[in-house]
Amino acid sequence: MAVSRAKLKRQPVAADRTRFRLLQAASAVFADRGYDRATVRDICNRANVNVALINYHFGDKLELYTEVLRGSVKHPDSLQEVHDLFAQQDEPEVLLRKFIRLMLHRMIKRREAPNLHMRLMLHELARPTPAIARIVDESVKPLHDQLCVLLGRILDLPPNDQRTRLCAQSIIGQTIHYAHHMPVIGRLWPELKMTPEQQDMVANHIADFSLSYLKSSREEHRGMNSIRPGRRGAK
Amino acid sequence: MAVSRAKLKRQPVAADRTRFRLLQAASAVFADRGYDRATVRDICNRANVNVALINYHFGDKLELYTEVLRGSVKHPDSLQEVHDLFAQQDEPEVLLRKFIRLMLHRMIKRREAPNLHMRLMLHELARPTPAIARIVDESVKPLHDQLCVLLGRILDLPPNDQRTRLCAQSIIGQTIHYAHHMPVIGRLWPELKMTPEQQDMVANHIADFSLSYLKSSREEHRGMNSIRPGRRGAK
DNA sequence: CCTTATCTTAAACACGTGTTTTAAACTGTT
DNA sequence: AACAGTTTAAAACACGTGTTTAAGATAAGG
Repeated sequence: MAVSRAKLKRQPVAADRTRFRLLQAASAVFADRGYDRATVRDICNRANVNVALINYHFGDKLELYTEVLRGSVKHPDSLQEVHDLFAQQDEPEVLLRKFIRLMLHRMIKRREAPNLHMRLMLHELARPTPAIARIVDESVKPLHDQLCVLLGRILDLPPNDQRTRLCAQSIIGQTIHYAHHMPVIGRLWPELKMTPEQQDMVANHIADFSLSYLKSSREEHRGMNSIRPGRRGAK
Repeated sequence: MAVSRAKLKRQPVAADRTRFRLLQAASAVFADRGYDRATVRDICNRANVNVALINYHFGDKLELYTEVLRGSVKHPDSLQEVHDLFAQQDEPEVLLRKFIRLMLHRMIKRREAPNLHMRLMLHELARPTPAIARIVDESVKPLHDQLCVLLGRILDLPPNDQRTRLCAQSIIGQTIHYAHHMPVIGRLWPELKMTPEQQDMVANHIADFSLSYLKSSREEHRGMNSIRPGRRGAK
């Protein structure tokens, strides 16, 4: 088998090694600094590799970046946990609270290793590159749609209802706010150091804040629409 | 009178003109592109002025920028309306709704003229420069503090209570989300074109979404604390 | 061993950026 | 009108960026 692989891809034994190291280094640097602030020399130094090799192996910086994203989307590390979460059988309200908590944690702890995909995503949201379409379609949208399904269940509305979508944006907005504007928040509120306990506290607040509307809105809506509300989808 | 002015400031008659034009052009370009993406040549072209004059009149690009901010903070155009709003005597709930509506409108209509200060602020939040401290202390914090006072009145809590602050962040987060991530939101929800009507619709949603928690939290809090709640501060 | 294709290296290139230089033009004063 | 101080203009500079070049190193096949 090793022979047949060697036949299929003749040359790559050594080249694959540097390709791999470049991808690895590039992931780290792009996740850390974002596309525009990352430099090819940064990446090559970290990979212990000559500057010309990015262009030799990938064509140019942007293709290296999209290659990193492609790999990141295929193995979306921390994002996988989020999808796993939705597979659980908890009550929707409990699930939403867990979701908010997990997203907040993953967004805040920037420095740790396994958040590559999340950090790349956050940079894309803040400063979109030509790859924004892929990121949204393949990473953000699935997340968003699952959140809408969940909210639809709580609200007793279709996932694509206007009100459902607005609630999704409210929750996403509150959460992402802490990821993008922590320097400013910290200046407005110096006591907030975002220790793990404070992260939980914030996550619980966002959940409480949001569930208040979600629950009352459902009751109001059910009361108006029919006398025996029943479950949506049980036709 | 023209003579006395000429005596007080001897030389500046011509120089002031280009200084002024530079500040004006720089305001527009910085507001449009943010500090790092704005180029001195962009600014000078727009001012019809030689590239060297920025360094002659202001020292360097950063000092020109802080000068723009200084002027922007002194005459914070659109931000003034927000402060005026707080001076009104409406019920807190009504005031909050108006506040959210106004902030959202000012943040969204980026292209129009009188939003200089707001646009500069938004760029600072997204990509802080060394001037972030000034911006937060002199523009964001006053706004934030007034919002906390307002929320404190609704919640029947002190403005610096943890819960009050969390609510402020929830509202700011929801609102700013539409300013910073409209390209992404538009891709997730293509029907949302942010026409004036849709802006109002979103603003009202954010108000409803937030007031639901604020009101229920107040009642719960009042019920727990004392039998005759009364007004806070009337000791 | 020699040839060939592949990979790597050091250096240079092209370009955009903020900044500085140098001399010319302008302005007000005597 | 002549001078000194100030302002402007054109060009060049310094530097960081992504990219390319041309030659050398490495491995594989005949």
